[in-house]
Amino acid sequence: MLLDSTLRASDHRMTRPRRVVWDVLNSTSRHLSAAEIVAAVHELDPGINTSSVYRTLGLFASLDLVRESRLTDDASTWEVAHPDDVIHLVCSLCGGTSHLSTHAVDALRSELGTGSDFHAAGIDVRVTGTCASCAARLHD
Amino acid sequence: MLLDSTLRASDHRMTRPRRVVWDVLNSTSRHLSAAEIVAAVHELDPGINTSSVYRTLGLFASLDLVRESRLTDDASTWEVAHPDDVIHLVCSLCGGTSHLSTHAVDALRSELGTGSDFHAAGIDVRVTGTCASCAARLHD
DNA sequence: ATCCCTGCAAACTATTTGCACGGGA
DNA sequence: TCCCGTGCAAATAGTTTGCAGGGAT
Repeated sequence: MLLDSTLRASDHRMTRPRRVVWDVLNSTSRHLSAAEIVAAVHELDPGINTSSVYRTLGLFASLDLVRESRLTDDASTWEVAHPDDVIHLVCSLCGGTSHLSTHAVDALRSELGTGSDFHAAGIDVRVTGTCASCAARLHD
Repeated sequence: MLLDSTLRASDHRMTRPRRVVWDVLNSTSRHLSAAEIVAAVHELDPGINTSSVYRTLGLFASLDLVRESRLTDDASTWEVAHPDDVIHLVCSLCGGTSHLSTHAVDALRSELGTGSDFHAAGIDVRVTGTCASCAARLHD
């Protein structure tokens, strides 16, 4: 629905690749790599081409439907756009990513607002470290 | 000097590529892409190979001498490691990057410390937006 | 009927790796 | 002397692009 209306509003057509990629992205709250998205897309429709997935992700990003992150040294990951500022917690052991909202981001935003040197649009916080389950595993 | 002692301490040899890459990185406070580093290195010594530059950057990063950032959609950028947490301000118009330290990062760090779900090691903040000079140019 | 979007394949860019030689300790 | 680090060239991974036909509006 959101997809349909957003596409219409921006003079884009609703097509099968776009529908399927959208469904895949909305089927999880995880960050997905392009390769994972392609795999999941192929499970639903093996006929959809990899380059269409990339083009679709690019389009969705330009429409602010999804958000691209380069959290690790590897490939980009994608997730359905989250309206609020969000902190990414990236575990260096398992590679898992989770979200966190704190008012530290709001605090930062207002600190930035006081200076006139830079107009902030988006704030992206990545915290690297170890998640609880990996930490627990280390203690065994 | 820092380079020399750090290499020694970690059982690595001081070589020409390492010296030259180090000099290049220390000749600026900007973020440099691998390509820029290679170009600057070649100006000092055209015989140094690109792969040696990559290997050197990887080594320096593992020794915490330099810091790799993936601030844009393009290639990684590198800078001499900064001891404190730092916020990157990335202008989406000119691509320029500047630094900023605020206590918002400290605030975030303590907020994270209160929860036990995640142990934070590094905090990386990227703010996208428009820098003062690009904003000024837009008003002409 | 129009022309946007797609599948396909090839191109491209940034980065990594295998190997044999040479220089630093 | 020993073997780590290098230059070289080829390989790799992720992503992008040109093109001609098919489908959405």
